Parts: sequence; structure tokens; C-alpha cells
Amino acid sequence: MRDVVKAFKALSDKTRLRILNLLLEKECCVCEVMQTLGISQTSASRNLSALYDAGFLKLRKNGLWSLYSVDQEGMKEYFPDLINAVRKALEGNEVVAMDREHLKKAERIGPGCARQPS
Amino acid sequence: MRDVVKAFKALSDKTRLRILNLLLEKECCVCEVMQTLGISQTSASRNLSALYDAGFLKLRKNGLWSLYSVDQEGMKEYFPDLINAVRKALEGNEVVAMDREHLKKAERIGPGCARQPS
DNA sequence: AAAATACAACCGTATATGCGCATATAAGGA
DNA sequence: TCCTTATATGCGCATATACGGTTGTATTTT
Repeated sequence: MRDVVKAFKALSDKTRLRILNLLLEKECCVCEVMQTLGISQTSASRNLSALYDAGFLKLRKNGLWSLYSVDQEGMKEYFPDLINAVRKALEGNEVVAMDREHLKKAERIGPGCARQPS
Repeated sequence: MRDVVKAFKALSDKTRLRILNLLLEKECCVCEVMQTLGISQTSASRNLSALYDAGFLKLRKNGLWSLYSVDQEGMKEYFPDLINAVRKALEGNEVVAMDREHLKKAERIGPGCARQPS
């Protein structure tokens, strides 16, 4: 029951829904998420962790990068319904549509993406 | 987007999941919910309101009673997926199984159910 | 009209959550 | 080893949420 509550809590936040929307497109590192959504590194990391802890994501380390993606295989039985609900719920939403566009443009992101041009 | 977050928030609480579990069985008044779950009237009323505001429930007034039930018709497109997720997630859970039993036994609940035998 | 009843709204308090800042960790390269 | 980079985490603050107790409101009963 605690797990169920945790799963719903993970999805009851605008930022995390936007992150999930990105990860449904493709695997992302933390700096891609932070840049695409225009949020702080702290926020990106923590909200990714929340989704991870709830069981929605899997983590793959590659050198310095932490690559998060939707864990389609390891999910609990009821998770696909939740994911479907999220997909339908976000369908037609302007913000997440923009996010997906930004993610495309930012495809070439690599090291240093967190730096502001000074 | 606010609505979506609100919907998930409504489901990210143990008491509200238990209430939804009851209402998936049958229409209930507030006093049935409070007695079956062993919670205060305040809590029953508030949590029912939360589920109602999120769009999961419909309300029918009958005399003194406020009868809440799952709003199968008026739901948004993604709600059935959420409901399915809740059903699957709660499947086999001991607490909600007990709740359903308590609800059966309490079927004859009528006026005065809120009073403690003094 | 008065009392009882079912429910909702308000209030104060305890806890939970989100965020930024600063710092820690971990991996790679000079 | 020291430095840089990508990510994670501890801390403090502001806000959100849950809860119980009380009060308010509407409806039924007497």
C-alpha cells in the first residue's frame, strides 16, 4: 500500500510529469532534463530520483552520465495503466509538447551543458 | 495540467485509496465510509470531497444523506486507466479486503450510525 | 417551533514536500 | 595526485497537506 501511494505521489507533480513525458520519448541524462525543462540541477536530480524510487525508471551509468529511462520491463503490473493514463492526460498539452520540441533541439547536449555562458 | 496533478494527488493517499475501494463496490454515504474505515467524520467528509473535486465521484443527495459513488460516465478519458491501476494495485491487499468485508457487514447502516453507544 | 441528524467548513497544529544553496561523491583526464 | 565534470545529498526555509475538534447549515422528525 505504501508503494502504491508512493507511485501516485511520484506522479502528482507537474515537474515529474514533464520529466516522465521526456523519458517516454527517449533515455535522458540529468543535464538534458534540467536544460530541456529549464529547471535547476538539484530539482532535476531529485525529481528523477523520486520517479526512480517509485519504480518507474531504470538507471544506466555511462562514464560521468546517469542515464534514466522508463523501466518498461521491471514495472509492477499496474504501472502500464498509470503510464497510459499519463500519456492520455498529457495529450494535447502545450507545455509538454514544447518540452518534446526542446528535447529534439537539445539532442546534441553533452558535458558542460550546465554551464552558463559567462 | 493542474487537473492531472490534482487527480494523482487525490489518489496518493492511503485513506482515499481505501475510500475509492469501497465506492468501487457500491454507493456509500459519509457515515458508512467513516464507520467502515474507522475514521472520523471530518476525515471521511474531507477525503470524499477531495476525490469528488478531482472528478472521480458523483454526489447524489437523498434526504439527510450525501451519497457518493464513482462517476463512471462523467469521467475524463484517462480516468478509467487510473481506476484500473488502482484496482490492480490494491488486488490482494489485506487492508482493503477487510474494508470490503466490513462494508458488507455494515450494509444495514442507517441514521445514527455516527453515534457511539453510550 | 424545537430537537435530532448528516454533513461541510473553519481553525490550530503536526507533518510532509519542494526548492535552492552549498557541499559531497564519483568518474575521467592531465 | 590534482582538477574538472556530472550527479547526488544534507540543510534550512517556505509552503502544502492531513488531522481532530468545534461550529455552522440544511433537512427530517417530533
